[in-house]
Amino acid sequence: MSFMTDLTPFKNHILKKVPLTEAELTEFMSFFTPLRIKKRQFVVQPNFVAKARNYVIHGAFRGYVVGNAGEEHTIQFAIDDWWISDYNSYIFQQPATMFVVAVEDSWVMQIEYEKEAQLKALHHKYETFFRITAERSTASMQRRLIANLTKTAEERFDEFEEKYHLIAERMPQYAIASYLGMTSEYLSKLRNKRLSKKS
Amino acid sequence: MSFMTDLTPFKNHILKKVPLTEAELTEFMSFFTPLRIKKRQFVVQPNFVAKARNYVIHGAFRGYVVGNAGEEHTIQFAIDDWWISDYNSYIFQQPATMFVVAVEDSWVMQIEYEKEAQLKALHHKYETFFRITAERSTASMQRRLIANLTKTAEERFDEFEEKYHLIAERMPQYAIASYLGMTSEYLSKLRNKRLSKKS
DNA sequence: CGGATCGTTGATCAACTTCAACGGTCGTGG
DNA sequence: CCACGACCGTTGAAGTTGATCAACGATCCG
Repeated sequence: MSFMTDLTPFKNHILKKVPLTEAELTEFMSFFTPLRIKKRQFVVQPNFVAKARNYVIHGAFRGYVVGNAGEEHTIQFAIDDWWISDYNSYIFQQPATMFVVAVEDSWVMQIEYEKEAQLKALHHKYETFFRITAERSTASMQRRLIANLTKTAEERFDEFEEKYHLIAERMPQYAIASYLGMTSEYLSKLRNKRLSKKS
Repeated sequence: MSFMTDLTPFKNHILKKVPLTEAELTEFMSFFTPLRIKKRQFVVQPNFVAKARNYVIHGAFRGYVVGNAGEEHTIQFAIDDWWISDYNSYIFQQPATMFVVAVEDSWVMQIEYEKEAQLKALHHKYETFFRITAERSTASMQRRLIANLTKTAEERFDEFEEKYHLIAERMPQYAIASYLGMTSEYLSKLRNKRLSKKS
């Protein structure tokens, strides 16, 4: 059983961002709840406030919004060692617009908004951890925004396969297509074109 | 002269996020340099590290990247009371991909990376300020990403005019078009269609 | 006054979508 | 354990959104 919730990756994830003593690390982690999420289970749903932020120990998640015509648009993926939630909902504690669903049976470390607030207040270094987390997520969103604005569907697809093949392998194609802002039919055609080129 | 660098909006901006005493506020602000930036002057350029983050006292800025074919893609706007920089460059202190240019003669409060690091270390509350800033900018990027993925060019245009008409009034149309991910010709046609509809 | 810059307009074009149909696979209930 | 249905990826034909190209007029600024 213990191998399913091996917390060393989580510890390393924290220590990479901010140097904590053993005691501090223990205290920090005590604010999180390890949680098993089964495939197809939702951790965030539209119109409900995202009460928690989730660090994926292992497993896979997908965050998406549903458009007027019922189409899904993937906003975030998360696999082992990534965070996921509806940040706009979580940060402002307002109703979510996103679904976040487990794509595989997963384990997460979950922290609730109130707990996180306490944690941030408790120690300057704990606050620093969340500051760094937020800064990096701003930077990565900026990179994605730039990619979406400057590249064609085909270029985005190539870039994604190259950078995130670990994710590509674990997610359905329609999810990747909607993440890249195209239909799954078109992605399928691109992929096919690619295969024939790769002599 | 003093009216040109009236700092009360900046003070309020800080106090809205984190409660500081008069003395703390003074200390906090002492890490910033008020700077006059003339129209068409650049504060960030590709291949140079974005050394600073800029709070706009008054004026207007535009951040954009240049694509392979020479097209400009606007990533950020900033007018009075907004922050601007190339965050991916600034946060990681790596070469920028963006230009950030003054669209009007402007005044900014500028803080350099090293100074900001000192400030964050100096006091828990100062760190909190930057944490909140980063969190909100993550949330707003998420909202923009969702808008780009879920809405048509026309819907994005409508939404922009409604939410950011203050910006729309001060920026050239081609900048807005590229922010919304369309050509300026197409934006012009949308705008025209709109005028004839508004019986 | 003259040149550069910006927005506009129309004609043509390409990227990507939509719709429809099909085959494979997976998981679930009988 | 089999059979059925749901879901997923694929393929092709036709349709649309938005891009490209080119030309023009207005405005601003030096």
